[in-house]
Amino acid sequence: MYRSHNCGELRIADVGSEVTLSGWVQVSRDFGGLTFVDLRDRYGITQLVFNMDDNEELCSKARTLGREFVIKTVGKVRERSNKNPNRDTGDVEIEVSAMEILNASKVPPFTIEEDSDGGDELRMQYRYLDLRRGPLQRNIRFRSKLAIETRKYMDSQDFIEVETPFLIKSTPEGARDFVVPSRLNEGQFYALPQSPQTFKQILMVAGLDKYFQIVKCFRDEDLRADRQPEFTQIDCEMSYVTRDQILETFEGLTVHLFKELKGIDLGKFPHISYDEALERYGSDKPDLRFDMEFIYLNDDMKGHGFNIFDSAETVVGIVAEGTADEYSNKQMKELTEWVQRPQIGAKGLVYVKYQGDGSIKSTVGKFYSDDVLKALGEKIGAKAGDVLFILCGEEEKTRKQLNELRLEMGRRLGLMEEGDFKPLWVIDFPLLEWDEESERFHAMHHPFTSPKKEDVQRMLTGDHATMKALRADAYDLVINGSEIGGGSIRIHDRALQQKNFDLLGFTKEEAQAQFGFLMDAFEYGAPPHGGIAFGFDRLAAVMNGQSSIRDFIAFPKNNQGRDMMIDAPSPVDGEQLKELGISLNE
RNA sequence: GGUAUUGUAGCUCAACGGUAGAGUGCCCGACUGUCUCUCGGGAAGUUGCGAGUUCGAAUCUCGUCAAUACCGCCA
Repeated sequence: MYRSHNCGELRIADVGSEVTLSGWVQVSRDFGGLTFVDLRDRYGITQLVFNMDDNEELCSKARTLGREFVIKTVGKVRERSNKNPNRDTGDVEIEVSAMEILNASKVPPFTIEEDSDGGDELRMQYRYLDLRRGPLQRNIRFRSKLAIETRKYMDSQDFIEVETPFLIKSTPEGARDFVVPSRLNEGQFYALPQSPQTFKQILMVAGLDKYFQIVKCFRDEDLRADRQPEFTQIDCEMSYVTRDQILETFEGLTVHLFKELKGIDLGKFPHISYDEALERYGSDKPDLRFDMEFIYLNDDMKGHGFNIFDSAETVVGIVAEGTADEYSNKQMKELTEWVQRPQIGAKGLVYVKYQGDGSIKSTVGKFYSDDVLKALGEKIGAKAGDVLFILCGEEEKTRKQLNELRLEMGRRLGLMEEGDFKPLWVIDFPLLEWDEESERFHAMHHPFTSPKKEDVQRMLTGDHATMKALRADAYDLVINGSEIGGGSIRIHDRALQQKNFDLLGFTKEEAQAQFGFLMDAFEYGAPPHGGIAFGFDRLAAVMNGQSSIRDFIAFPKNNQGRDMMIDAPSPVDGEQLKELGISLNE
């Protein structure tokens, strides 16, 4: 037997009992005649004591232990004379009577502690050591519980979990596919699914009514802190539902998960239309943890001889509270340079400081009298000590830029509080997006998304401008400015689906070759249906206030899509290529 | 594909164009109540790689490789 107890469970009530513990040596403290060893496993840390007076041979052996040695010990639990209140097991220690070294360890390249001294690259390479650390253990455990609670809830709502295939067909729309050569069908390729989209719709045609799956998806695109080439989704589809029923169901899931895992009651989620989100926050995934809503200033700022504003399509600002006296000219200059970075791309930043002493300082004071600016301040509710930041230019771009500034000010002013969660539904997305470069429409969500009922007729008959204005029954769940999931009511009618493919630039033949099976299925009594998918990794990260999903994935890829531990991808054997009928370009 | 930052001891970092250092870890020794043990000693470096400028380069220039963040991309 390796253990009677784990390293996290012994308490004062266990004093006197004989126990067997196994685990890793976290650290040892050697006093010559007395040696302490902290023994660690997934559950916690328990202190072992070895004493020269009691057992010289054993104590000498304990002094040879190095970090991360795996040992088994037998001993008696006793109360400590000096207790450690920082540790659950801190009231007791083990007076060891026997010890066996199960496996020695090389000195690890970084410390295996709460805050490791290792860099990202090193930690990825030795992922098995990094995963021994408390924070990673807690993240992976959190993820496990998140999956279990998801299944519990979906089961309680009568959903059926169905596995869909990973070896499917490549399609040119959307993200790049990971491609897998077929040996039995030389010259042909499978693709790994970007999502189980078409299969879950087929399951609706098949009458499963409510489907879900916690499933890996694959996209061969560039990575980010919150984007991995393989990631996990909570994927769902329902039949005979309206949009609001879907939102209700998955609001229920989200509320359940936050309650069970965080003990937080999220309350009712607000609904904001896509148009409104862009107008008020300049983003289709606004962070509602703080206000700082956009204030449109065309009427107030134009016509005062300031040409830059006068010639701009949109003049729009935000009020940052309590920054007027705090922000020096130097900081204002720094902030201006920040918005002028190529990633943001604003031409400049205009500010109006409503200073604490009642005076006003502005970069455009030449064009606007203090009275005008004071009246403006009153109108928009700027108090003494606040700063009005203004950007101007073409509306869509300016909104995006101001969104970046709003988020940055939120960060700088500490308005994104840890443990604060602000969910919302963004609804009524456009159906189509015009791509200037390729001069064609793209599906905003995906090509199976249905236009809103009232837009169906216009879609079948309308002109270009009408098409641009079509709304879809598509929706996103956003929490703290992070897109957690999205979905839509789908098309379940062959003709409408065909029309949508037409609009997206598919020829009839292409549409038939790629999605014929789905449209064929629609002709055999496809029920109205819709669904949603949540980014599982991202949800786990956001629920823990983190922006990177990597530490919630046991074995993530680095920026270049490499697994640093197994060193993949890698070349394959020439024989393997030959068998697949593949030759490489030099 | 682009922009930015970074690359120095096992690890985290410092070093004005002029002898490469600190903390921590590691090794040896001392120590009977530590839990960030303490004390003494020691080992440890092709400054990512390659050129160039210079009397002299970790430092400046160019190239290259790698990591990270962001933009493009992600239906």
